[in-house]
Amino acid sequence: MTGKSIGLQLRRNGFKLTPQRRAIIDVISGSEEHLTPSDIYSRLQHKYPGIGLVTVYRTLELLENSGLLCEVHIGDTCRSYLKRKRPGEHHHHLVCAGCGKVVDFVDCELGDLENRLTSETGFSIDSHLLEFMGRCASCRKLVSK
Amino acid sequence: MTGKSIGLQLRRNGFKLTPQRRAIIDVISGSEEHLTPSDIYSRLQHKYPGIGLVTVYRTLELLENSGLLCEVHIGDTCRSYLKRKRPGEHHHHLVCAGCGKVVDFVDCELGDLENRLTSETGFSIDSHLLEFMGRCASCRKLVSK
DNA sequence: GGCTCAATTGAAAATGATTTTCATTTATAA
DNA sequence: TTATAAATGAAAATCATTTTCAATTGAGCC
Repeated sequence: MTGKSIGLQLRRNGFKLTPQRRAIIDVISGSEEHLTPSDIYSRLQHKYPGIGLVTVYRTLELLENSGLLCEVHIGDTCRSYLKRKRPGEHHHHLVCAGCGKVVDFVDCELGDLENRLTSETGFSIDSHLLEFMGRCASCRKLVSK
Repeated sequence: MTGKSIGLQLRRNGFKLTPQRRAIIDVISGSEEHLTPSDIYSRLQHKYPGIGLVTVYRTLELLENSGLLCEVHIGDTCRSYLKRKRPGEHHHHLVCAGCGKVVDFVDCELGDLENRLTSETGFSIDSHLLEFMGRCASCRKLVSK
């Protein structure tokens, strides 16, 4: 999903497309890494200084509620976001512990397991969270040097 | 893992087994649900008042570092803990969105997927996070009434 | 049982992240 | 261009977590 299409989608949902929101969307969609609110805030300082951290929080909340962002669950923080490459599609992440780069993939092959758990436990299952952690090719090279 | 064995393990690792730690371990191992630091703190108020929230944080850190607790990744918080039923063993959780109850399971059948991702992306994979979310049998009854 | 000492505790203060408030500004539709 | 509701930024408020430090205590030793 490009920055432009995220912006259009926002507007389609009845929200204003302000320069601040454009800037925040630019930062997110220009990065392969997952970013926390303060990551985004500090990247904004270069190109679009003056935007408040509050606005970053508010915009992230808005984008998340509109389903235009993915959360990444890694390490300590529960608040690291990523552009959604596959809007609406069920998918998962493979995250590099070195640089934060995220690759995503679609088929998680968990249907059988889900069925088994349902029948064994009596739970109804609504969703799952699956993320792989590792090191990307370039970070592996760095380590081995 | 019982509360008693958690305590013994702590002592084996050279830490003191104080009444506060006992109380915190009791609360955690007496619960089927995952608990945040303040959940634990408020449950302590009944039976063992006077224990400070700081001590809860410190004890949780200690238990986590000793591998005696599991983290649960659900909803907003990154800080919800659970007794470790299977010490040391690789396992995953099935969490009830209604009551917070957690069931765990061992075989996640992700080996093939992991191999495929490794060869397709050039990443080396170190670990994964897999959790299922749903509703347990009793919470399902509540909803349907 | 008392003694010693490092580990542990609790209260308060410090820090850091996030949210709320509110007066001002601005994107958008008419 | 104008009107208006939505959005912004600064400051304050809130909430979670960590640090500091003086007082207490568990555990090994006599």
